[in-house]
Amino acid sequence: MADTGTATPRERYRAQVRAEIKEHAWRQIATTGASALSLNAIAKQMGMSGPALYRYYANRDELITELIRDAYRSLADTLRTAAEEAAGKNGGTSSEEGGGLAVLAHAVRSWALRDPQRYLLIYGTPVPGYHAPDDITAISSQIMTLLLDAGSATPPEQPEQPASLLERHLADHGDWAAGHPAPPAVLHQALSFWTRVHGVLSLELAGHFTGMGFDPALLFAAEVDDLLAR
Amino acid sequence: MADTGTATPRERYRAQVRAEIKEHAWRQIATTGASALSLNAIAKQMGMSGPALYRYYANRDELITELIRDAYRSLADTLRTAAEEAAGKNGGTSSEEGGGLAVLAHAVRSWALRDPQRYLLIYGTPVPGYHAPDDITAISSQIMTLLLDAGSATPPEQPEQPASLLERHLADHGDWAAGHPAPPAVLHQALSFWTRVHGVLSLELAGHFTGMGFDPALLFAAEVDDLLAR
DNA sequence: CAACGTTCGTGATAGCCTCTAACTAAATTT
DNA sequence: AAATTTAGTTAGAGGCTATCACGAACGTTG
Repeated sequence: MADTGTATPRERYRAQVRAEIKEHAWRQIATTGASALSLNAIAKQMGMSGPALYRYYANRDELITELIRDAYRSLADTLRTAAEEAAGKNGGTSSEEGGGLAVLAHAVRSWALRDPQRYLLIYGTPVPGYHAPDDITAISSQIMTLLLDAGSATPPEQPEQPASLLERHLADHGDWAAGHPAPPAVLHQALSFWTRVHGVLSLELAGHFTGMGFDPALLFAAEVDDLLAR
Repeated sequence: MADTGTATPRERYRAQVRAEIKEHAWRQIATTGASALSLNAIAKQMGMSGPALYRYYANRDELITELIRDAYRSLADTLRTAAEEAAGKNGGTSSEEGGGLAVLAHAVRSWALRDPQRYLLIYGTPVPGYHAPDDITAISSQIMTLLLDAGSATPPEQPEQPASLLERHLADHGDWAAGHPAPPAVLHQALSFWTRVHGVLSLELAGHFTGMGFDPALLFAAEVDDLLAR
C-alpha cells in the first residue's frame, strides 16, 4: 500500500509511520466507531505525545478521509477480483442466471460483515459538513462501472418488458454511468442492486434485525434473487 | 407532547424547560447532525450555564434517547394516520393495487425528507455502545405491525407462488411479528418494504445520489412498485 | 406568617478532546 | 563542518462531558 521500496529513507520512514497510524485508527474504529476516533489516543498507543501526530496528518478529517479512501479501494478491489473470478469460471456463457451480479452481491456482503465499521464508514450516516474529494468519487464510480459490466453481461431476464417510468427517465439522465454504453434497463438494475444490497446490509449492520430471530442472509439472498429474476 | 395541563407548577415548569431543551437540540441536530450535539451549546443558547442542563437530563445519552423516542413516535403516528386515511378513502376495497403499502411508502419518504437528520437518528449509523431501551423497540414493533396490516389488507398479487426459501424460513422464525397472524408471504413483503424503502432513502439522504443527475423519487417509486407487483 | 426541605442555577474543577506555537534534537543536505 | 530541513517535545488555548459544593428561589407545612 505505501510505496516503501523507493525514495529516500526519510520518506520511507514517514510512509511507515503513516501506515502505522492508520492501523491503530482501524483498530479503534472497529470497536468504537468512526465518530469516536481520537488522534490523541492513537498517539499515546504509539508511545508518542499527542501533537506529534499532526506531522503526519494535518487534522482528524484528513486521517478519516484517508481511511475512507482505503475502504473504497478495498471494496473496489474485492468486487473487481470477484467479477474476474466469476467471468473466468463460466467463460462467458452464464450457466447460472445473472451470475455476475449475484457473485458481486455476495462479495459485498462478506466484505461488509468482515468489518462492519469499514462499510459504515463509506455508506453510513455522513458528517453534515464533510465533502469527499474528487478521487474518492472516482473510485466509487469504478464500483458503479463494475455493476454495469456485470449487468450488461447478463441482461435482465424478462424480454420485451415495456420501459418503466424510471427507465425512460434514465435514458435522458444516465450521464452518471461514466460513458458506459448500458441500456436504461441495465442502469435501473444497477441502481436497484445498490439500494437493495445497502438496504438489507445497513439495517443488519446497524443491529435492527437483532432479536427478530430470522436469518438476514436469507432476506439478503431473496432481495438479490428478486432483482435478477425480474 | 409535554403534559402541561396537570400536576404542580414546578412539574409544569420542569416539563416546559425539558421541551425547550429538546427544541434547541432538534435545531442543532438538523444542521450539525446528532454526533455533534452539544449540551453546553444548548445551555448557552438558553441563557444558562452548562451544568444547569444536567438538572433536566442526566447526560447526553439520555437526551439523545429522548429524541430518538420522539422521532419513532412521530414516524409511527405519521404512518398510522396515513394508513387510516388510505383505508377510509377506498373504504376497504382497494381500487389501486397494494394501495396501503404504497401510501405508507410515500408517507415514510416525505417524513424523512422533511427532516433528514431525524430519519438518520433512527435508522442511521448507531453508536457501537448504545442500546435502545425497551419502550423504543416497542414503538418500532408498532411500525412493523402497521406494515403487516397494510400488507394483509392487500396480499401479494401473484397467486399460488411457491413459498421461497426465505418464506419457509419465516414460517418458523416469524415470532418477531408480535403475534400478528400474517402468512409468511406477508412477513416477507413487510421486510422487503422496510429494506427497500430504507435502501433508497438512506443513500439519498446521505447524498450518494447527488451529482448523478437522476430523480431519486422515481427510483424510490420503482422499487416500491416492483415490490407490490411481485 | 415563619421555618423547613426541596429544587434550581451558579462557579470551580477534573479529565477528555483538537489543534497551534515555540523550542530542542536529530538527521539530511550542502 | 555548517546550514537546513524534519521529528519530536512541552505549554497552552478553547472546546466538550460531567461532578461537586454552594447560595438562592420556591413550595409546603406547622
